[in-house]
Amino acid sequence: MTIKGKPTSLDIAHRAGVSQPTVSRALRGHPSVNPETRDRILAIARELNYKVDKNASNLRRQQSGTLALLLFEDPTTDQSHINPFFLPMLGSITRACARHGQDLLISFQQLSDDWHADYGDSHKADGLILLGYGDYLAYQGKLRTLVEQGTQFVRWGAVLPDQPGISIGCDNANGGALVGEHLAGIGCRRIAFLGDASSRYPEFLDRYRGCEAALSAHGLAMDPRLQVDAESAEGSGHAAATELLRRGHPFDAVFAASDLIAIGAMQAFSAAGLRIPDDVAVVGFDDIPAARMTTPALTTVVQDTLTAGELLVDTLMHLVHGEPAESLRLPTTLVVRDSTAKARAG
Amino acid sequence: MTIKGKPTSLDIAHRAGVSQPTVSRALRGHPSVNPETRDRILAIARELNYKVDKNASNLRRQQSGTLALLLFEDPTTDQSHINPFFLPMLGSITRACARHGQDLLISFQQLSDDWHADYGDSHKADGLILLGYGDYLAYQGKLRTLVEQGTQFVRWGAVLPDQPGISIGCDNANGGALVGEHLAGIGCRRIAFLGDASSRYPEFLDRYRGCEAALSAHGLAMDPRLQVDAESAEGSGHAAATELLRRGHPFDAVFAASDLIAIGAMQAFSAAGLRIPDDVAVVGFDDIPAARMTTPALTTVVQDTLTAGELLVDTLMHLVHGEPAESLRLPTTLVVRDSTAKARAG
DNA sequence: CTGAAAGCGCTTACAG
DNA sequence: CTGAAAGCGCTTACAG
Repeated sequence: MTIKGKPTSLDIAHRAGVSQPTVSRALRGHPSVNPETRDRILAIARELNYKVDKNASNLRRQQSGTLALLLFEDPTTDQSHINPFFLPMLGSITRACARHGQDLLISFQQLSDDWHADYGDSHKADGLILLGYGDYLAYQGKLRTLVEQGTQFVRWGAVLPDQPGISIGCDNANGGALVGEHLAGIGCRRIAFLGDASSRYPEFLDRYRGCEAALSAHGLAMDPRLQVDAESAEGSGHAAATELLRRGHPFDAVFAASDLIAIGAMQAFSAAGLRIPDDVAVVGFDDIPAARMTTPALTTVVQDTLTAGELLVDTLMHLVHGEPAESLRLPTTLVVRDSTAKARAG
Repeated sequence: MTIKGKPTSLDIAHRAGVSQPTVSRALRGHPSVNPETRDRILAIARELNYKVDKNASNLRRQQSGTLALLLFEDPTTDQSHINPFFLPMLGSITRACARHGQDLLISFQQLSDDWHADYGDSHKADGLILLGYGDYLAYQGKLRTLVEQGTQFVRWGAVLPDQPGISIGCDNANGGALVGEHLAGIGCRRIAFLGDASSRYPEFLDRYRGCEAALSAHGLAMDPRLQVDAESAEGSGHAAATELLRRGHPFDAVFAASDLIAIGAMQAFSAAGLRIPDDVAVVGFDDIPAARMTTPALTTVVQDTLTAGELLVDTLMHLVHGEPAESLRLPTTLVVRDSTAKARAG
């Protein structure tokens, strides 16, 4: 009996009176092992609290049994301000990994870091899940490198034509359309957009265009003078709203590209003496927990983060196993709260 | 030249015209390697984009270079409602791990799961970080098992005498005292406590006792009839506040054991027609982002989650390296907002 | 300063 | 159904 250290398959083999490979087979449920032998081995393994050494197993099998989650932090915020939107997704990703028998490595990264060549090459992970906002143009090049290296990955974000790799995202255009419909329906006519609606932020751009399309069905249009760039952060939303006010063009509603932007904007509007929703209706995107807490509570677009997490992992596992997989858009829904509770005029 | 597959140290050795062990030494910066040889090897490694195979390295060195973070979910909430309090801590933990050259495995667990015997034994992680609330009495037994197994771990939570293992926590008693001081100072006399102030929730108990001690210095006392059990969740806070109102004993302030409890309670009070802070002052604990968003904004106790994350990792690394380490309490501060903005009467 | 040798604990053909 | 053998890619004494 080995006194010190973890038991190995050889320890079990000695006790069971079989060879070490037989122990390995029994433990992995190989069908060729005699049922009685197998039961004896399993009993001993349980008794010794034996666990297969992952490093040895992975080395031999040339795989890791591990996925890596890379969460990109907004480089503009110095503190660790991960968008709370990702928290439930994180939960469903970890659960999905457990279901697939995969371990999950996690790492917070700056988009500028040299993250793209690390996990795959060192055999630490079989596949990558990429989460987080950031300038897509900067992102894209690294995604291409990943594809060239043969690294398996899935990304949360906009589903775009000709994009490198596979991504899962919500149907941003439809989400934007829901917002446009709603705002037009309550009689809003001049709708401002707070968010960088360019190809640097394809998700925001899709939301913008979706809203635009819905408005045009009502004979309305987005006014470029009412669009102010913003990244997904409260401070950025506050600044954008302030800029919008400074411009002096009239508006009766604001579609913020994310809840964090909306929250910052609401603070700026309140400070400026504007009443929400009477002077300006406000809509966000994401339905983070704080959206319920604001005064008034924020109307916003809900993304199914729980399904999203599962889908990210399921899709990545397909890729890892060499099976076909494709990008996917998840449906969105609008949740109407008091920030757009105007008397219906349209 | 190997066409397919990742390059190995042997590939580099061939190209550099040295033996494979020399490559290994050069890569790890072993001082005995000739500087010119080393530079040549490093250049080739970079060129081939070589990364040490973690599985092989870990197997040989009998360690993993990995820490595991176990986040306990509240079993009472069916969804993935991780307390947002832990998000910034998660960020600082991942950064601290990166600084120590450790990978971080993450897993969301039920306290009831059989988590305690998995990571160490399978060599997946050298040490464990345990986060999350839960019934300490149930927890304690598993911690003891961990200690018996020789598993290295640190826990975020109350620092208790005779506890199994090491924990890092905030100074809950002092945090409670700050609340007691403040409430007494603004003239509150009957202070309710929402939270399970028992040895099942030692953090809450410490907060309760700290508040009690501060009050007694003002000739005041906590009234057991004004204490209602609650776990750290909005729904639980709402229910506790409702129960408090049902009891019918007068109170002029509520100390909620966490912000989530406070937020739920505020909703219940507002629904019941109570004005905050005029009819009842409310204080929380944690300073989650939503605490700023409530109306009125919530006075609460700030824990230094960023330092906490670093300390958890630093302490665990000491343990992993066989160095001495000890439990630690971090200072707390009170941030006063409008939920206690009464005209000063005391 | 460098190389030959051993071995970490598994898994997987290959025989029998 | 089972065992002997090889080998995954490293690191680390041990010689020289």
